[in-house]
Amino acid sequence: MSGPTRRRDAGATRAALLEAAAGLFAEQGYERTTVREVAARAGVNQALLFRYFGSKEELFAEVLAVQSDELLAGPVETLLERVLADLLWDADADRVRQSLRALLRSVGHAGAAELLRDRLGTAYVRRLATLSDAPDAELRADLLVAWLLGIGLLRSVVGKQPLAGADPAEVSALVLRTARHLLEERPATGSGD
Amino acid sequence: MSGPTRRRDAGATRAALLEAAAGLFAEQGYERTTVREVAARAGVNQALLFRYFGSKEELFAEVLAVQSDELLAGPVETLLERVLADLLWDADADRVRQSLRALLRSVGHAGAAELLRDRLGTAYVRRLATLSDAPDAELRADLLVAWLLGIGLLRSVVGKQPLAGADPAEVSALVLRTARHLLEERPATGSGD
DNA sequence: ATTATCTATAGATCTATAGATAATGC
DNA sequence: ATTATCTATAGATCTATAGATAATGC
Repeated sequence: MSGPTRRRDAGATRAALLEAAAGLFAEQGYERTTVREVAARAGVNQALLFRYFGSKEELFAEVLAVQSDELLAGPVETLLERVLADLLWDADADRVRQSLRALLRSVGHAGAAELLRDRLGTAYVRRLATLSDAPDAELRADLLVAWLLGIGLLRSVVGKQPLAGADPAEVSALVLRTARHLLEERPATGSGD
Repeated sequence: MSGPTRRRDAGATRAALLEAAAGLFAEQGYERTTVREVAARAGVNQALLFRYFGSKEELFAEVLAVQSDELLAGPVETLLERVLADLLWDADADRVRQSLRALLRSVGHAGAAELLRDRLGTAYVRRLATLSDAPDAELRADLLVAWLLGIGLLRSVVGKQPLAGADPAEVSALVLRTARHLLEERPATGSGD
């Protein structure tokens, strides 16, 4: 529909492959997606995928590299709210959301787990931990990230009802109230400095 | 080590395949595990896998079918505590825990998602929802199951620190306090019948 | 001339099956 | 005789590459 005679354009071809890959990885995960499928959806020859990305694994890494730096850049007080919005208002063609879903869907794969462990997860946890005064603030932030991960999986990948069909605003409010409690609550015995 | 000359025993062969499969699916997920690997670990010929299970997919389904009915059978008041214990005290050779990790690791795969959506998840949510008086009790229970799912993933599959190395008792206590709040808390405006 | 694109295929899988072999139970 | 086990292989993938072709820029 876009253009019957595509001009020769390395940049455009690369971008088309990246977009097709983001969509397919989000829909099927890393393992089930084949390089031929990606090339077919991008409308380019399959050999070009290797020319521009080297391997399927590197293509995957590049898809996931679309990090949501925008979200992290905003004020930390509303970070959780913004992440939840991204998670609950369902994924359209938006690249950031697609890469998030690709991450969720492929979380069993080594590359996705590594990203979550060493980069993305850590970045969010650092920020979220500043919202808590507890000595185990980082642990609480980890638990919060785990919750976001689980919500995204159960809602978008698994499709569990009633969560999958629930009103995003309602879910968001409920999670935010509980999250505040998780971050701020202190156990009964208040000893020590 | 167990026996150099294995007797011909269909039941034992089936069981060996099932156990090997549970271990490998837990370690690598569904897609990355090959039927030859399973047969090799079980110490049996690869053709027998198909004789006794029909296909790799059916073998996977049977591994996941090891449901933790024991957990569900106990009192609902301590259900969450028991699930957390299973999740946090790390998985040994225990079959139930292995099947849980296989489920987590393969959650992107259709079979695992279906089980979680239609059977396992639903069973736990029904029970957990009885702990809440809120009109959206099932939604809250879904959110709780999402949290457990996320904790298991981030801890056991992703290996995120500090969560992965945290004291299970401490994590369990923190999650339980927050979960109680999630289930029992009501929004400020208390209108309606 | 440069380089984006395509053809053809290597080489390594992987699931699954048909049919042969051999250990058991009667 | 029955059936658990094994051999051999079909048939269908899948990732990746070498080298040919053809569209662009100078």
